[in-house]
Amino acid sequence: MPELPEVETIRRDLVDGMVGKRITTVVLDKSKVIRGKMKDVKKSLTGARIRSIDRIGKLLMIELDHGEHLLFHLKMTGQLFLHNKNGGMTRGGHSLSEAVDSTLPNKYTHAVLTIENGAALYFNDMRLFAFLQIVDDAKKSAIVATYGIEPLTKQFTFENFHRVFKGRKTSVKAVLLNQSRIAGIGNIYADEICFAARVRPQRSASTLKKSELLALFQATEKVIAMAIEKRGTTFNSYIDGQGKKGSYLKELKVYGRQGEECLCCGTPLKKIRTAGRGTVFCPACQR
DNA sequence: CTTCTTGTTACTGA
DNA sequence: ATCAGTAACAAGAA
Repeated sequence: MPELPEVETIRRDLVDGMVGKRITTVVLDKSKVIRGKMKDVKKSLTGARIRSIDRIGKLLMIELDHGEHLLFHLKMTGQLFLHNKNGGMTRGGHSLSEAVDSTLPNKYTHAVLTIENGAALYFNDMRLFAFLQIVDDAKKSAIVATYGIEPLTKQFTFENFHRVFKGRKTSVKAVLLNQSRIAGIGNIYADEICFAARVRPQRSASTLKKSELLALFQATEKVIAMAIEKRGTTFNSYIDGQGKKGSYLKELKVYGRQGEECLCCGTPLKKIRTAGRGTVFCPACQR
């Protein structure tokens, strides 16, 4: 499940090989992951030069030199994978055989963009929830405006974090997952952040003391920074822009560990359903 | 076979 | 009007 750290890892991988380059050829399939008319998407992309690659929350935004933007949302199982014409990785010297999926395109490949340096960007998705879309500048700004505070920007202050939780009766977890309040957190990191802050995810946001809110704020920064450093969490299908797994899986303290002992106190971790999602926490450490 | 998995949104009800 | 909870989407794993 690509969340902020995973999409940011991919973004950085793509920046290396794509910014300033021209898209030479575009191959699309007819699946619903390609939003809009295939002809229009092709026309917009073919020959366009990539000006920059940005991200808001889990949305990747590629700015093209004619003013339009190519958006990618990977949802649960989407993958973006850039490899060069020699079949190797874009950097790091890893051979293709070390990649999670070494045969591309495969049956889940829905788009291939060839870049002028010979590299090719593969857009894969097993479940067809992901999408690719071309938007103009106004539409892009409107979409960005729907997102809440972004953890990797200077707007991510304790004051703004506090404002997002203040007076809210819903659960802490629901606030963390709400993209219009805080951008980029998904189910894995929501549980990890709550554990790091020693706060129960099902607590009503309005009952948090200031000290607990501060712990949650600091845990959010810390968990996300460490997850980016480890190039994300590969639990199921996530791979980075080089086709490799992220190593934050080894750092997970609660997600997927229900029934196992808490690494802090040894109490068996509990699993409940909160905000419509599976939620794992330590009943002793988290209050 | 059933159940579970998740990011987002449409829908429902308060 | 606002807010919160939930079903639905898809496809695979267990």
